[in-house]
Amino acid sequence: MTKRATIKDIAHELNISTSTVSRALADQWDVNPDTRRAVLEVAKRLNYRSNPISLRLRSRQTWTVGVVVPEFINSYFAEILIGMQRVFFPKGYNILVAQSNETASVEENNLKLFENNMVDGILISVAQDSDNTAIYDRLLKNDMPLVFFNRVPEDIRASKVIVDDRKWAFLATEHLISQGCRRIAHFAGNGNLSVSVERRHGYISALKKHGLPVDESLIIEAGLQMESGYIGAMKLLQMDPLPDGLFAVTDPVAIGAMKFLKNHGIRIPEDIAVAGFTESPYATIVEPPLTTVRQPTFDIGVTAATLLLDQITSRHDPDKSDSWSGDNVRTVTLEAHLEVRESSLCKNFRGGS
Amino acid sequence: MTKRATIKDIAHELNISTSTVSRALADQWDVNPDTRRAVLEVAKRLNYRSNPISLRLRSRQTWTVGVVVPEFINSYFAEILIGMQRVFFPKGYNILVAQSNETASVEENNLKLFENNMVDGILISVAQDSDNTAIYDRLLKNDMPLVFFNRVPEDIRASKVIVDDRKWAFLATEHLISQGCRRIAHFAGNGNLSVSVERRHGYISALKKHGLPVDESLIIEAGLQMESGYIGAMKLLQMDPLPDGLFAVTDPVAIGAMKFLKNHGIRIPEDIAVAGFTESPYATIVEPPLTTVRQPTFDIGVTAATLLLDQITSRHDPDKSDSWSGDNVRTVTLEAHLEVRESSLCKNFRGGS
DNA sequence: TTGTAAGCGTTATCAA
DNA sequence: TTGATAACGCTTACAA
Repeated sequence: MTKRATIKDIAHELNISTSTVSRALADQWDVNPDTRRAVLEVAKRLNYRSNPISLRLRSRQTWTVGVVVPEFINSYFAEILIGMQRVFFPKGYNILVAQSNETASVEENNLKLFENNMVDGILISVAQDSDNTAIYDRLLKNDMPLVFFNRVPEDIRASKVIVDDRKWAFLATEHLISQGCRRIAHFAGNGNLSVSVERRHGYISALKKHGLPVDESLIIEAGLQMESGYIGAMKLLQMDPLPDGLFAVTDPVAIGAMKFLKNHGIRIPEDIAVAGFTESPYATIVEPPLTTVRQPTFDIGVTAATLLLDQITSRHDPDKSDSWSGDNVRTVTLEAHLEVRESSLCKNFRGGS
Repeated sequence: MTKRATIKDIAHELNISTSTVSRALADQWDVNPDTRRAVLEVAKRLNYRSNPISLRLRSRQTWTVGVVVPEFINSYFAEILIGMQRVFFPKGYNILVAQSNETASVEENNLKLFENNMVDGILISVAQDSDNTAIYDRLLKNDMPLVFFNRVPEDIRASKVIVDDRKWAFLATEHLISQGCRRIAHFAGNGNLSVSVERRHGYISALKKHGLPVDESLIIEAGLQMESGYIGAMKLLQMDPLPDGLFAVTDPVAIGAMKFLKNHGIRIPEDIAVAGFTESPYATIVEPPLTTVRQPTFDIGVTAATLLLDQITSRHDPDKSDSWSGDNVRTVTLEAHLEVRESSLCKNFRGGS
């Protein structure tokens, strides 16, 4: 067998018209039960499956959504993608994934790629150095269903799925304070990024609440990946006295810092207690295990996908002709969890030892 | 703007036929330069981009390939995927990714999904407990371009991209021997999987070559992930005397074992030297850093993608009508590298300390 | 209940 | 050099 059966083949075999076959297959009301039976039987025998491409051409939908992530090496976004797949696959949607590599121009290209492919909607977590606001605006203006997740732009009126970065950064910092830390450094991410800004805010609020001075020299702005942690830790080491706590914007940054500090004889948590953000599999593997904020990655994916699906379907819904009604614009904030581990447990608070 | 421009719009605006527009856009030989210029100009003004769906319908290609991976949380397959993207995206192909979760039935569903979507080709790394040989056979018989990578079935005549698992397992084991290990345990993966079988062979060959006894009780068959390492390590601990070396089928297994052993006061590498397989970011993060075989993940992706692309294009090539000519069936073996780190360096061989 | 025909956006064939 | 027409596979008015 080389060619896949079409409705024509079925029609031909039964000497009926393709429309009848189509109706029978679609299980419509107005087709003779006998005809339907015959059609179904031939269809089965010929192993007929409808051609998705022709369906898409007709329906003027591609049944494809695009997802832009900064990267997917670090499992965080990979887990989110799995959540998205769980929503889209059963509905017959395909997912196209592109990585921005934290770069605005690549992100822009990805978005263009999706536009050219006529995806039915886009999910995006924005790149670190991105200011593609104008592009997001254009997409929205052109009625492209669009949902941001995790890394969201401040000033765009679109659906977003986030965790309360500020709150959880606050709690993580407060936890360090509760462990006796008084001079807590912060490795902040890139300044423009929502998560960086919010987490920095949370850190500062916690210090203030507990009457600790906010020392700008303790805030080191680097990036989000492990190398940034190394670099930050180098600067940390030169400080005198050494800070007694560190809250890092992400786990990789925290882990990079730990690595460097340990190599230079600094003990964790005895000399400096460390907390990160965003649970990664690494967090339990490093030594000591890393205190961190665990995010519901899978749920983030599911939620973002569901929001997008709502937008896509309501767009084809006759009631919803007014694209600027904006009823679909929602921001969903998901819960997270502070996972306390040894890296932040100061010795006088420790259990057995 | 709500609707995207079509060639009809351009044709209408210029009072010419759609065929002329099509030709002008396709940059064909037989169109008046003036006409072409006019068409191009209007196309630009209208921001015309061809409709990929209609192109696919006509060309009877979906310009989409499917990739089945066991998982993509562990960055190994994520890196391979990036390599594949690098090949396919510039050629205008989209990639659909599905995870089998190491399960044969899920893998089967993924494959069916791809078939129904009429992908132009499939790349697959088979699931741990998979015996979907019959399905692979059917796909091949139906002329579906198909390339296996990393985890390949033994008895299928299809293109494959691998590393020489046996050789590198041999070298890793030999390295442990060179470090003075004499009783080396092996955590083997699942019995059916090519990588497991090959790596076990390599391990055994190394022992034999160096005159060490092959003790079946030292070969513990578990899985490929971290939990398997835990479980294996439990069994290890009960052995008396404790083995002095461990070669694990994958890094996660090695890392799981290290974690357990360290928790139970076993020193690495002093008490037991450890080597893994397949470089993962974890390997440098654990303590001590893990000796492992580094695979060229990106290249695996690129190579597999290129092989598949060859098959796809040669299929549409008139010279190549005979599908069973099999000239396209190739097995590419890529080089790897033994990354020696502290986890396997026995104390008498160590440098500074 | 079924068939005819038009259309989704393109391109290829053939005539003009 | 250009235009009509058919075709890719399917659905859906509309007509019968």
